Amino acid sequence: MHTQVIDTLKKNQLNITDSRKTILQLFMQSDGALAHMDIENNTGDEFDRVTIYRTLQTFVDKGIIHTIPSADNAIRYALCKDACSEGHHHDNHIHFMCDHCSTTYCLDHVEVPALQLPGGFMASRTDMVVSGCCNRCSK
Amino acid sequence: MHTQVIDTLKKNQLNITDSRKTILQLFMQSDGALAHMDIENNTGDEFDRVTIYRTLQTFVDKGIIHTIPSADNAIRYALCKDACSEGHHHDNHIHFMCDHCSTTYCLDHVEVPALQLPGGFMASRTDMVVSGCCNRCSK
DNA sequence: GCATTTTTTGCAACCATGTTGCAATGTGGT
DNA sequence: ACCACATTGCAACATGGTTGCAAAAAATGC
Repeated sequence: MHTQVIDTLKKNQLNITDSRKTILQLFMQSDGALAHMDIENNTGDEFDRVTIYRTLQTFVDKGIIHTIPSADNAIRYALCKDACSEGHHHDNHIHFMCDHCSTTYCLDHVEVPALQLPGGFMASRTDMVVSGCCNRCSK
Repeated sequence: MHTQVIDTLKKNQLNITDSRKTILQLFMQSDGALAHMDIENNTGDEFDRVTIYRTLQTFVDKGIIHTIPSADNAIRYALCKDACSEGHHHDNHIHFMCDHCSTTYCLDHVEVPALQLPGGFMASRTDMVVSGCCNRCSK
């Protein structure tokens, strides 16, 4: 598991630093998406707030994680699939945010349906966020 | 046009105040969605920042406007269709945000496709935001 | 029209999220 | 071990949004 973290960083030509190792590991251990706060809570005061923001931004730039918009005004991040690379995301799956436990899931197997947009509109990115009750909370 | 503002406020059992009249009129004149900033810019310092936030919240609660999530960390608002009422939104249309001019459109005629969610997941709300180049900017 | 009750506003203060500049420190390559 | 460069931490700032409370403005009753 630990080697996978190093591998991913090297594959993306990133220097190996404590914060990148720790934060990337957090993503690999988590099944859902993480907001900045989740990371800060999980690392204590090991890293500065700013370092976390910059590390997340670096990962997004490299295509390691992608952002998930939300109505509650806090950007969440989740690991990209292998198909993503620098400057080119392929995260056309939908996201699910649970109203009860606030966990955000990437529903990798639910494809975003194709849309017929009005004339003149050209889509470059589609975000689909479904909220409701997740499979753990509905039991 | 002005009577329509008053009508809408009365229909929702809201007192008629300057801020509500002015802000609601702004929405009716605008074709796209408005963020808090847009409203503040359009009203100068006629109203306090807090008043605008509270007026927007009131309108959302009454089902007059609905929120649009976005990745840039600023909630946008747009007029609801007639079908919306207090505590019960029917805004299952798609939103389009232009990368160039930042205008946010409600594409009322593009329905959100039905989804097949994994077992145990129950959707209560679906937000679909497409970004790209709008029909004005693509000319 | 005036007094009373209820709503709404404005102000100040606060919190959360995110960014920028710069000096100090750590990392990779030789 | 050294050097060049990348990264971190700190302070400060910017924006988006909320809360408590007193003052002002509506609606209500008379």
